Amino acid sequence: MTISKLLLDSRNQKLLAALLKTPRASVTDLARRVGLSAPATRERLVRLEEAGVIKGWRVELDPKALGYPISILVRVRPMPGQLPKIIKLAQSIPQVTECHRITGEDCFLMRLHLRSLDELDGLLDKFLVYGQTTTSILQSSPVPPRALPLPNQSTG
Amino acid sequence: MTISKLLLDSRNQKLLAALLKTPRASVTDLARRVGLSAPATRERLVRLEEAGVIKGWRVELDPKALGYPISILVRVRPMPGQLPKIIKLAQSIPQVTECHRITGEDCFLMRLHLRSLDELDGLLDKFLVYGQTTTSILQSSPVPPRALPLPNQSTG
DNA sequence: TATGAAACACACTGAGT
DNA sequence: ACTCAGTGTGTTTCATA
Repeated sequence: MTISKLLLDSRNQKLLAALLKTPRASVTDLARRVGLSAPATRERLVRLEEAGVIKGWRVELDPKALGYPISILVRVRPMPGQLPKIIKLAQSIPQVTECHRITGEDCFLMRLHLRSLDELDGLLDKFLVYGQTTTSILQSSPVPPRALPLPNQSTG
Repeated sequence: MTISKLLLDSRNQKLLAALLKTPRASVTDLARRVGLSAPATRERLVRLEEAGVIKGWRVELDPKALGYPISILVRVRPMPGQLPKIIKLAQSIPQVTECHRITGEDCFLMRLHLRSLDELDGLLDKFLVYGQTTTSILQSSPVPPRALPLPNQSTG
Protein backbone atom coordinates (compact mmCIF):
# COMPACT_ATOMS: atom_id res chain seq x y z
CA MET A 1 0.00 0.00 0.00
CA THR A 2 1.45 3.32 -1.03
CA ILE A 3 1.88 6.39 1.12
CA SER A 4 -0.77 8.01 -1.00
CA LYS A 5 -3.34 5.38 -0.25
CA LEU A 6 -2.81 5.74 3.45
CA LEU A 7 -3.41 9.43 2.97
CA LEU A 8 -6.61 8.93 1.07
CA ASP A 9 -8.95 7.81 3.80
CA SER A 10 -12.56 8.87 3.55
CA ARG A 11 -12.02 12.07 5.48
CA ASN A 12 -9.23 13.22 3.23
CA GLN A 13 -11.37 12.32 0.26
CA LYS A 14 -14.05 14.60 1.60
CA LEU A 15 -11.47 17.23 2.34
CA LEU A 16 -10.03 17.15 -1.15
CA ALA A 17 -13.48 17.16 -2.70
CA ALA A 18 -14.36 20.22 -0.64
CA LEU A 19 -11.14 21.90 -1.65
CA LEU A 20 -11.71 21.20 -5.32
CA LYS A 21 -15.11 22.83 -5.08
CA THR A 22 -13.90 25.90 -3.22
CA PRO A 23 -10.11 26.12 -3.23
CA ARG A 24 -10.09 29.32 -1.23
CA ALA A 25 -12.29 28.11 1.58
CA SER A 26 -10.94 28.77 5.07
CA VAL A 27 -9.69 25.88 7.14
CA THR A 28 -12.55 26.50 9.53
CA ASP A 29 -15.07 26.21 6.73
CA LEU A 30 -13.45 23.07 5.38
CA ALA A 31 -13.46 21.64 8.90
CA ARG A 32 -17.20 22.19 9.19
CA ARG A 33 -17.82 20.48 5.88
CA VAL A 34 -15.61 17.52 6.71
CA GLY A 35 -16.80 17.11 10.29
CA LEU A 36 -13.51 17.67 12.06
CA SER A 37 -12.05 20.42 14.19
CA ALA A 38 -10.06 23.13 12.48
CA PRO A 39 -6.67 22.05 13.87
CA ALA A 40 -7.23 18.47 12.74
CA THR A 41 -8.25 19.66 9.30
CA ARG A 42 -5.25 21.89 9.06
CA GLU A 43 -2.99 19.02 10.04
CA ARG A 44 -4.46 16.91 7.26
CA LEU A 45 -3.97 19.67 4.73
CA VAL A 46 -0.33 20.08 5.70
CA ARG A 47 0.28 16.35 5.35
CA LEU A 48 -1.43 16.21 1.97
CA GLU A 49 0.81 19.03 0.80
CA GLU A 50 3.94 17.44 2.23
CA ALA A 51 3.09 14.13 0.59
CA GLY A 52 2.62 15.87 -2.74
CA VAL A 53 -1.03 14.95 -3.14
CA ILE A 54 -1.70 18.66 -3.17
CA LYS A 55 0.84 19.88 -5.69
CA GLY A 56 0.06 23.54 -5.62
CA TRP A 57 -2.34 26.44 -5.70
CA ARG A 58 -3.11 28.55 -8.69
CA VAL A 59 -4.87 31.72 -9.58
CA GLU A 60 -6.17 31.52 -13.13
CA LEU A 61 -6.10 34.74 -15.12
CA ASP A 62 -7.95 35.25 -18.37
CA PRO A 63 -5.48 35.46 -21.29
CA LYS A 64 -8.01 37.59 -23.22
CA ALA A 65 -8.15 40.11 -20.42
CA LEU A 66 -4.37 40.29 -20.42
CA GLY A 67 -4.39 41.07 -24.13
CA TYR A 68 -3.83 37.62 -25.59
CA PRO A 69 -7.05 36.76 -27.41
CA ILE A 70 -5.63 33.91 -29.49
CA SER A 71 -4.57 30.51 -28.17
CA ILE A 72 -2.78 28.09 -30.42
CA LEU A 73 -1.33 24.64 -30.18
CA VAL A 74 1.89 23.80 -31.96
CA ARG A 75 3.40 20.39 -32.48
CA VAL A 76 7.09 20.28 -33.26
CA ARG A 77 8.98 17.48 -35.00
CA PRO A 78 12.65 18.12 -34.29
CA MET A 79 15.41 17.56 -36.77
CA PRO A 80 18.02 15.07 -35.52
CA GLY A 81 19.93 16.40 -32.53
CA GLN A 82 17.88 19.57 -32.20
CA LEU A 83 15.66 18.39 -29.39
CA PRO A 84 17.45 20.21 -26.55
CA LYS A 85 17.47 23.44 -28.51
CA ILE A 86 13.72 23.28 -28.93
CA ILE A 87 13.30 22.83 -25.20
CA LYS A 88 15.43 25.87 -24.47
CA LEU A 89 13.64 27.88 -27.12
CA ALA A 90 10.22 27.01 -25.74
CA GLN A 91 11.30 27.93 -22.23
CA SER A 92 12.65 31.26 -23.43
CA ILE A 93 9.44 32.39 -25.14
CA PRO A 94 6.98 33.84 -22.62
CA GLN A 95 4.00 33.23 -24.90
CA VAL A 96 4.66 29.51 -24.53
CA THR A 97 2.72 28.69 -21.39
CA GLU A 98 3.04 24.92 -21.71
CA CYS A 99 5.36 22.55 -23.53
CA HIS A 100 5.05 18.81 -23.29
CA ARG A 101 7.33 16.07 -24.48
CA ILE A 102 5.21 13.37 -26.06
CA THR A 103 5.64 10.10 -27.90
CA GLY A 104 5.23 9.94 -31.66
CA GLU A 105 6.79 11.66 -34.61
CA ASP A 106 6.01 15.06 -33.19
CA CYS A 107 8.06 15.15 -30.02
CA PHE A 108 6.57 18.29 -28.53
CA LEU A 109 3.20 19.83 -28.03
CA MET A 110 3.07 23.40 -26.84
CA ARG A 111 0.51 26.02 -26.08
CA LEU A 112 1.01 29.63 -27.11
CA HIS A 113 -0.98 32.77 -26.49
CA LEU A 114 -0.87 35.57 -29.05
CA ARG A 115 -1.79 39.24 -29.06
CA SER A 116 -2.69 38.84 -32.72
CA LEU A 117 -2.24 36.37 -35.54
CA ASP A 118 0.53 38.58 -36.87
CA GLU A 119 2.74 37.24 -34.11
CA LEU A 120 2.41 33.70 -35.38
CA ASP A 121 4.88 33.83 -38.27
CA GLY A 122 7.69 35.18 -36.20
CA LEU A 123 7.20 32.62 -33.46
CA LEU A 124 6.94 29.66 -35.79
CA ASP A 125 10.06 30.79 -37.63
CA LYS A 126 12.02 30.42 -34.43
CA PHE A 127 11.03 26.78 -34.17
CA LEU A 128 11.40 26.08 -37.88
CA VAL A 129 15.14 26.47 -37.44
CA TYR A 130 15.15 23.21 -35.50
CA GLY A 131 12.29 21.21 -36.98
CA GLN A 132 8.86 21.03 -38.55
CA THR A 133 5.76 22.52 -36.97
CA THR A 134 2.06 21.79 -37.11
CA THR A 135 -0.20 24.55 -35.86
CA SER A 136 -3.81 24.53 -34.69
CA ILE A 137 -5.88 27.38 -33.43
CA LEU A 138 -7.79 26.69 -30.26
CA GLN A 139 -11.46 27.37 -30.96
CA SER A 140 -13.24 26.29 -27.79
CA SER A 141 -12.98 23.87 -24.91
CA PRO A 142 -15.86 21.40 -24.71
CA VAL A 143 -14.18 20.09 -21.57
CA PRO A 144 -12.37 22.91 -19.80
CA PRO A 145 -9.70 21.74 -17.35
CA ARG A 146 -11.40 19.74 -14.63
CA ALA A 147 -10.47 17.51 -11.73
CA LEU A 148 -10.00 13.77 -11.86
CA PRO A 149 -12.42 11.62 -9.89
CA LEU A 150 -11.16 10.83 -6.42
CA PRO A 151 -10.68 7.17 -5.59
CA ASN A 152 -13.75 7.33 -3.38
CA GLN A 153 -12.67 4.29 -1.45
CA SER A 154 -14.73 3.19 1.52
CA THR A 155 -11.80 2.46 3.81
CA GLY A 156 -10.88 4.82 6.60
CA MET B 1 -9.85 51.32 -24.34
CA THR B 2 -11.31 48.11 -22.99
CA ILE B 3 -12.65 47.51 -19.53
CA SER B 4 -9.71 45.25 -18.96
CA LYS B 5 -7.19 47.93 -19.72
CA LEU B 6 -8.77 50.29 -17.25
CA LEU B 7 -8.44 47.53 -14.70
CA LEU B 8 -4.78 46.97 -15.41
CA ASP B 9 -3.23 50.05 -13.85
CA SER B 10 0.17 49.65 -12.27
CA ARG B 11 -1.22 48.74 -8.86
CA ASN B 12 -3.34 45.96 -10.23
CA GLN B 13 -0.37 44.74 -12.21
CA LYS B 14 1.59 44.53 -8.98
CA LEU B 15 -1.36 42.88 -7.30
CA LEU B 16 -1.72 40.23 -10.00
CA ALA B 17 2.02 39.62 -10.05
CA ALA B 18 1.98 39.12 -6.29
CA LEU B 19 -0.98 36.79 -6.58
CA LEU B 20 0.67 34.71 -9.28
CA LYS B 21 3.70 34.26 -7.06
CA THR B 22 1.73 33.31 -3.98
CA PRO B 23 -1.90 32.61 -4.83
CA ARG B 24 -2.80 31.87 -1.24
CA ALA B 25 -1.39 35.03 0.25
CA SER B 26 -3.73 36.85 2.60
CA VAL B 27 -5.28 40.13 1.55
CA THR B 28 -3.28 41.81 4.29
CA ASP B 29 -0.06 40.41 2.93
CA LEU B 30 -0.91 41.38 -0.63
CA ALA B 31 -1.80 44.86 0.62
CA ARG B 32 1.64 45.25 2.19
CA ARG B 33 3.34 44.14 -1.01
CA VAL B 34 1.27 46.45 -3.18
CA GLY B 35 1.40 49.44 -0.89
CA LEU B 36 -2.32 49.82 -0.20
CA SER B 37 -4.58 49.22 2.75
CA ALA B 38 -6.22 45.86 3.13
CA PRO B 39 -9.73 47.10 2.30
CA ALA B 40 -8.51 48.83 -0.85
CA THR B 41 -6.67 45.72 -1.92
CA ARG B 42 -9.68 43.59 -1.25
CA GLU B 43 -11.83 45.93 -3.31
CA ARG B 44 -9.43 45.60 -6.23
CA LEU B 45 -9.44 41.84 -5.99
CA VAL B 46 -13.21 41.74 -6.04
CA ARG B 47 -13.33 43.95 -9.12
CA LEU B 48 -10.73 41.91 -10.93
CA GLU B 49 -12.81 38.82 -10.26
CA GLU B 50 -16.04 40.49 -11.34
CA ALA B 51 -14.42 41.72 -14.54
CA GLY B 52 -13.20 38.21 -15.29
CA VAL B 53 -9.52 39.09 -15.25
CA ILE B 54 -9.25 36.61 -12.40
CA LYS B 55 -11.08 33.63 -13.82
CA GLY B 56 -10.78 31.32 -10.89
CA TRP B 57 -8.80 29.64 -8.19
CA ARG B 58 -7.47 26.16 -8.36
CA VAL B 59 -5.95 23.57 -6.12
CA GLU B 60 -3.74 21.29 -8.15
CA LEU B 61 -3.72 17.65 -7.12
CA ASP B 62 -1.14 15.16 -8.31
CA PRO B 63 -2.74 12.65 -10.70
CA LYS B 64 -0.11 10.08 -9.72
CA ALA B 65 -1.04 10.38 -6.08
CA LEU B 66 -4.67 9.84 -7.00
CA GLY B 67 -3.76 6.64 -8.79
CA TYR B 68 -3.45 7.88 -12.37
CA PRO B 69 0.25 7.53 -13.25
CA ILE B 70 -0.21 7.82 -17.02
CA SER B 71 -1.15 10.95 -18.93
CA ILE B 72 -1.95 10.76 -22.61
CA LEU B 73 -2.98 13.12 -25.35
CA VAL B 74 -5.47 12.00 -27.95
CA ARG B 75 -6.36 13.77 -31.15
CA VAL B 76 -9.66 12.83 -32.74
CA ARG B 77 -10.67 13.25 -36.36
CA PRO B 78 -14.43 12.88 -36.44
CA MET B 79 -16.36 11.16 -39.18
CA PRO B 80 -18.87 13.44 -40.88
CA GLY B 81 -21.65 14.50 -38.53
CA GLN B 82 -20.18 12.81 -35.47
CA LEU B 83 -18.68 15.92 -33.95
CA PRO B 84 -21.38 16.51 -31.33
CA LYS B 85 -21.26 12.89 -30.24
CA ILE B 86 -17.55 13.16 -29.61
CA ILE B 87 -18.09 16.21 -27.44
CA LYS B 88 -20.69 14.41 -25.36
CA LEU B 89 -18.52 11.34 -25.11
CA ALA B 90 -15.50 13.34 -23.94
CA GLN B 91 -17.60 15.13 -21.35
CA SER B 92 -18.98 11.84 -20.05
CA ILE B 93 -15.59 10.22 -19.46
CA PRO B 94 -14.10 11.34 -16.14
CA GLN B 95 -10.56 10.46 -17.20
CA VAL B 96 -10.84 13.17 -19.86
CA THR B 97 -9.72 16.23 -17.92
CA GLU B 98 -9.48 18.52 -20.94
CA CYS B 99 -10.92 18.54 -24.44
CA HIS B 100 -10.24 21.29 -26.92
CA ARG B 101 -11.76 22.03 -30.28
CA ILE B 102 -9.00 22.96 -32.67
CA THR B 103 -8.52 23.79 -36.32
CA GLY B 104 -7.09 21.23 -38.70
CA GLU B 105 -7.99 17.74 -39.75
CA ASP B 106 -8.02 16.54 -36.18
CA CYS B 107 -10.85 18.54 -34.66
CA PHE B 108 -10.20 17.66 -31.03
CA LEU B 109 -7.31 17.38 -28.69
CA MET B 110 -7.92 15.83 -25.32
CA ARG B 111 -6.01 14.91 -22.26
CA LEU B 112 -6.65 11.67 -20.42
CA HIS B 113 -5.31 10.20 -17.21
CA LEU B 114 -5.07 6.44 -16.85
CA ARG B 115 -4.66 4.05 -13.95
CA SER B 116 -2.76 1.78 -16.32
CA LEU B 117 -2.12 1.38 -20.02
CA ASP B 118 -4.67 -1.43 -20.01
CA GLU B 119 -7.37 1.21 -19.83
CA LEU B 120 -6.27 2.75 -23.10
CA ASP B 121 -7.85 0.27 -25.50
CA GLY B 122 -11.28 0.53 -23.97
CA LEU B 123 -11.22 4.31 -23.94
CA LEU B 124 -9.98 4.66 -27.50
CA ASP B 125 -12.61 2.18 -28.70
CA LYS B 126 -15.31 4.53 -27.46
CA PHE B 127 -13.97 7.30 -29.66
CA LEU B 128 -13.24 5.04 -32.63
CA VAL B 129 -16.98 4.65 -33.08
CA TYR B 130 -17.11 8.28 -34.20
CA GLY B 131 -13.75 8.90 -35.83
CA GLN B 132 -10.02 8.26 -36.01
CA THR B 133 -7.67 8.79 -33.10
CA THR B 134 -4.01 9.60 -32.73
CA THR B 135 -2.51 8.90 -29.33
CA SER B 136 0.61 10.21 -27.61
CA ILE B 137 1.90 9.43 -24.18
CA LEU B 138 2.95 12.42 -22.16
CA GLN B 139 6.57 11.91 -21.11
CA SER B 140 7.53 15.14 -19.41
CA SER B 141 6.80 18.84 -19.41
CA PRO B 142 9.80 21.02 -20.30
CA VAL B 143 7.50 23.97 -19.71
CA PRO B 144 4.99 23.11 -17.02
CA PRO B 145 1.90 25.36 -17.02
CA ARG B 146 3.02 28.89 -16.29
CA ALA B 147 1.62 32.40 -16.34
CA LEU B 148 1.62 34.80 -19.24
CA PRO B 149 3.63 38.01 -18.90
CA LEU B 150 1.54 40.88 -17.60
CA PRO B 151 1.23 43.94 -19.86
CA ASN B 152 3.52 45.83 -17.48
CA GLN B 153 2.23 49.13 -18.80
CA SER B 154 3.42 52.29 -17.15
CA THR B 155 0.02 54.00 -17.08
CA GLY B 156 -1.90 54.23 -13.85
C1' DT C 1 -11.10 55.24 -4.71
C1' DA C 2 -8.65 55.41 -0.57
C1' DT C 3 -8.04 55.14 4.74
C1' DG C 4 -8.51 53.94 9.86
C1' DA C 5 -11.06 51.97 13.50
C1' DA C 6 -14.08 48.49 15.20
C1' DA C 7 -16.48 44.04 15.06
C1' DC C 8 -16.03 39.72 13.71
C1' DA C 9 -13.98 35.46 11.96
C1' DC C 10 -10.03 32.75 11.44
C1' DA C 11 -5.35 30.68 12.32
C1' DC C 12 -2.45 28.70 15.33
C1' DT C 13 -0.65 26.88 19.76
C1' DG C 14 -0.66 24.13 23.72
C1' DA C 15 -2.78 21.17 27.11
C1' DG C 16 -5.56 17.33 27.72
C1' DT C 17 -7.99 12.98 26.19
C1' DA D 1 -4.97 11.59 16.15
C1' DC D 2 -8.49 14.45 17.82
C1' DT D 3 -10.81 18.26 20.69
C1' DC D 4 -11.15 22.41 23.26
C1' DA D 5 -9.88 26.88 24.71
C1' DG D 6 -6.91 31.00 24.47
C1' DT D 7 -4.32 34.40 21.98
C1' DG D 8 -2.97 36.86 18.12
C1' DT D 9 -3.78 37.99 13.33
C1' DG D 10 -6.55 38.59 9.34
C1' DT D 11 -11.02 39.96 7.24
C1' DT D 12 -14.74 42.87 6.50
C1' DT D 13 -17.76 46.73 7.26
C1' DC D 14 -18.52 51.43 7.97
C1' DA D 15 -17.67 56.22 8.50
C1' DT D 16 -14.93 59.62 6.49
C1' DA D 17 -12.00 62.12 3.30
